[in-house]
Amino acid sequence: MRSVRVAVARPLYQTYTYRVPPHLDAYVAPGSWVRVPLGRSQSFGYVLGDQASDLVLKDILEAGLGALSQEQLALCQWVADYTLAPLGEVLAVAAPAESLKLRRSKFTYAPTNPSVPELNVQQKEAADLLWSGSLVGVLEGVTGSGKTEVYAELARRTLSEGRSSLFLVPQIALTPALESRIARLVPVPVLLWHSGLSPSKRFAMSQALKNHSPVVLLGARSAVFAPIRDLGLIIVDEEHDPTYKQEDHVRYHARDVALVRGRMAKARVILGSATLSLETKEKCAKYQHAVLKTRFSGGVLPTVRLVPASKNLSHEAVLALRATLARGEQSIIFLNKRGYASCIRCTSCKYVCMCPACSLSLTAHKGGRLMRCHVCGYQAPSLDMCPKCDGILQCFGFGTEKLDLFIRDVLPTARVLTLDRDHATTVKKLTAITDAFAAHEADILIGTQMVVSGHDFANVTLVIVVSADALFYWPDFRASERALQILTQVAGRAGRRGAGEVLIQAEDYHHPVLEALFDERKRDVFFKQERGLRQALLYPPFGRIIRCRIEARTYQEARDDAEKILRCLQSVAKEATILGPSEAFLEKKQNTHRFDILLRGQKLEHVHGPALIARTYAQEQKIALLIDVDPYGL
DNA sequence: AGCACGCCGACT
DNA sequence: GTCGGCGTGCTC
Repeated sequence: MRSVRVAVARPLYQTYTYRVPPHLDAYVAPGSWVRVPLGRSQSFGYVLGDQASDLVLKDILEAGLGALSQEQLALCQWVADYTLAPLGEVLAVAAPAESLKLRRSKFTYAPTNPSVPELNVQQKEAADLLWSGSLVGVLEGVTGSGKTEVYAELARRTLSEGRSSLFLVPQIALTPALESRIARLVPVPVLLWHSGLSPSKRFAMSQALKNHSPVVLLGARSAVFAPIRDLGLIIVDEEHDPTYKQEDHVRYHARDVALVRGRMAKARVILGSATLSLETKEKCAKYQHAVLKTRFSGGVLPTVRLVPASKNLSHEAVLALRATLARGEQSIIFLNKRGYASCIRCTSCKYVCMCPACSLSLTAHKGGRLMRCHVCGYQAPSLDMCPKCDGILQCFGFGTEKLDLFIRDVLPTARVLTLDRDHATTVKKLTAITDAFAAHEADILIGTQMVVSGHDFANVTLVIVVSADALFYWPDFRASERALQILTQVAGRAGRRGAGEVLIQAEDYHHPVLEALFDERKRDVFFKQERGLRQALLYPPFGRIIRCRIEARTYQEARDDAEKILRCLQSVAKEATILGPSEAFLEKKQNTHRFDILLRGQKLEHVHGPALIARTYAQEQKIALLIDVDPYGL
């Protein structure tokens, strides 16, 4: 009887062989999905190909053709090899079980009629440049320069060749307006692909993608695996955005997967951003590189002004808000801390209320009556007095909630909205807030990271950054680069149709990031220095890093396990440098203690090999080891 | 990851 | 006596 090799959707680093019962013979081929017995239970899996075996084999229970195309299989194999994740789990990202079962599908698919706007000269030149030559291109365009129109032009050209386009954005929920914006620019329906899709919708859409062509698909990072036939173009918008990196399970970077998929499908890949990552900057020389220097709809880049840091809003900031309000214009205040106050501290012994499950201080909410952990979600009513010395507890620091109260106090006539994870709990609520602000139903929008990118509020002429310093001191070699990206993006929300002003409160006036923000020449210096630093330290894109994270229930156990992994790595890593073990950034997270060991090398194979051996060793020793190739947040 | 087995403590 | 805590072993 025929037998096949199956990758099961479980964290198992091997494939299994199953018999194909005669009645399923027609349904089993490479790329089929299967339901198979595994141990004492069953599992979902994917057929890789025929495989002979001497073992006593179990039978496949159920099967269906075409869960994955040849191209998807090859792409997932690459991702599994690169990220050191189990193949079956990667395949489950590309073709989740829920999307494969046959359902009654209702899916309307009708061509639309776009009224294509005329591109301006620089957009036309960019599109022409990106369309010619090498299949990989970089579109560098200042905020509001109209990159979307260039993307749409490339999508139209791709469609005229009869091929589909894939449009990746960092977070689909944050860009609800983008779909209709693109829909107006391309002559086919824009399909939305995201994790919130119901199984039946997802199935229907998969069918549409497999059967019809061409389309434009818009989605977040996992859409890079979508079953698109005849893919001719992949756009990675805001390519610098760290949300493209999946931080759990299969730790892939959608931008890197997009480049590989493009190569496999002979599709054009365009990386676009106003603030290119250093990784992409470095590759610009060998890609097509187009630049959009001026704003699209008559806007000029805003003037930026530094003001001294203040506990909350400086006098200058309040004056600027008042003036903007008086002119009937809108303001955005960026404060990267939600809740009321950042911590609750004893006034006499300085004890800080901590999360019982994480090594993190609790954030005050609800006017200080509630304390909440932003990592695990633990919450409790605030204590009345210090548990250590019975002293008086006091809120410290400034969150969006307290800022809202402050503004209501100093600008009583201003209408204020807040956009953070506490207010925008669902896509509906988020859209309600952004729509209301866009319709000028409020004068001031207080926001965290969520306001940073994508939004186009025409009437905003003032942007205030409450604390630039808060962005500088993250324990990550990308922290400076990231700070400059955030500040540039946030500043880009101002004056999209006319003049605008950005007011940045900072303590460290001469921080290189701030100098780079103001002065194009100093920006070049900044990037040269960052580049030099990474080159010297062998950080990406000049070297390769793998993070080995060891987890255990107690501190001591995590430490001991890390020591064992260290010894294992020392015995095998000949051409890599080993750093650590050291406590992870959040040493304790949800009652799990974590230690990190970094592998650093010139080439991928220098770090891949040792990591692979450590993975096997950890499995034997029953050590919980999480491997992250090209990690973020070091 | 699931799931069952097996070995210890505290309950009707 | 046994219910159930979670350590451990295995999955064609």
